[in-house]
Amino acid sequence: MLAQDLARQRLKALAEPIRLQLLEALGRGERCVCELTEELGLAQSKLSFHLKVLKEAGLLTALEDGRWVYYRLEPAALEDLRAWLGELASGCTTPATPCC
Amino acid sequence: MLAQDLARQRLKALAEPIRLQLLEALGRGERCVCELTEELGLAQSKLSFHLKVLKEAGLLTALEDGRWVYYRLEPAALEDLRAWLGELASGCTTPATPCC
DNA sequence: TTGATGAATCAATCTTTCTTGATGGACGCG
DNA sequence: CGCGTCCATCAAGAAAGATTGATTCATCAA
Repeated sequence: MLAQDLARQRLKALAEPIRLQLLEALGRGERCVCELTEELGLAQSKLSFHLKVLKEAGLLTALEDGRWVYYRLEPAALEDLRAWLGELASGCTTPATPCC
Repeated sequence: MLAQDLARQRLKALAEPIRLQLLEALGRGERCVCELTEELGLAQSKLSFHLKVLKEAGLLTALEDGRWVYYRLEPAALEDLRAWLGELASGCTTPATPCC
């Protein structure tokens, strides 16, 4: 099972509009940074920052090809997160309990 | 389908150690705030803050009973989020593409 | 070798989120 | 009533995260 810290890191990485856009763009196929800056209209430095966050969360991998760096999605990471959420939910039986 | 903003709000709400602990505690059953402060050893004000975040994300609901307020989990909210993640992942076909 | 381009990193700043302690409202008990 | 308890909210400060512009490094082309 996904460690809780890693799951949290992924949740946090996803909880950001720009990074979600990035995932969606990369979901349509691998891309290099220069394409992404155009596609999303972002400053290169800002983009690099968010790509790093996603990469460190394991949601993306980078492929260097000469001068270019291609980023691609790691769909398994999303699936792991989904599975982890499922575990979390299944622990939630919510029986009524007395109090105080 | 879950709106993206709401999904993001839930992701952000979950991406926090204390709030995750809260979910787990409430997964073991409905509880009032005073129980939670004891169970997690948190200041009441801090707890209130995080409960509010979770409630606003739709992950919890509050039931007031006289002087006490009981919080309970909304398992459907977790399920919705899981489904949303599934959609996100399914959009990710990741074909190779030429570049630049 | 020189110059240009793609990308990462850094420092400074700004913004958002968390924490803490104090205050205030609602409820119920004596 | 008047007081104590449960909880939410608020204001101020701390911490974490995001943005910006500048710099650096590597690569490729001329």
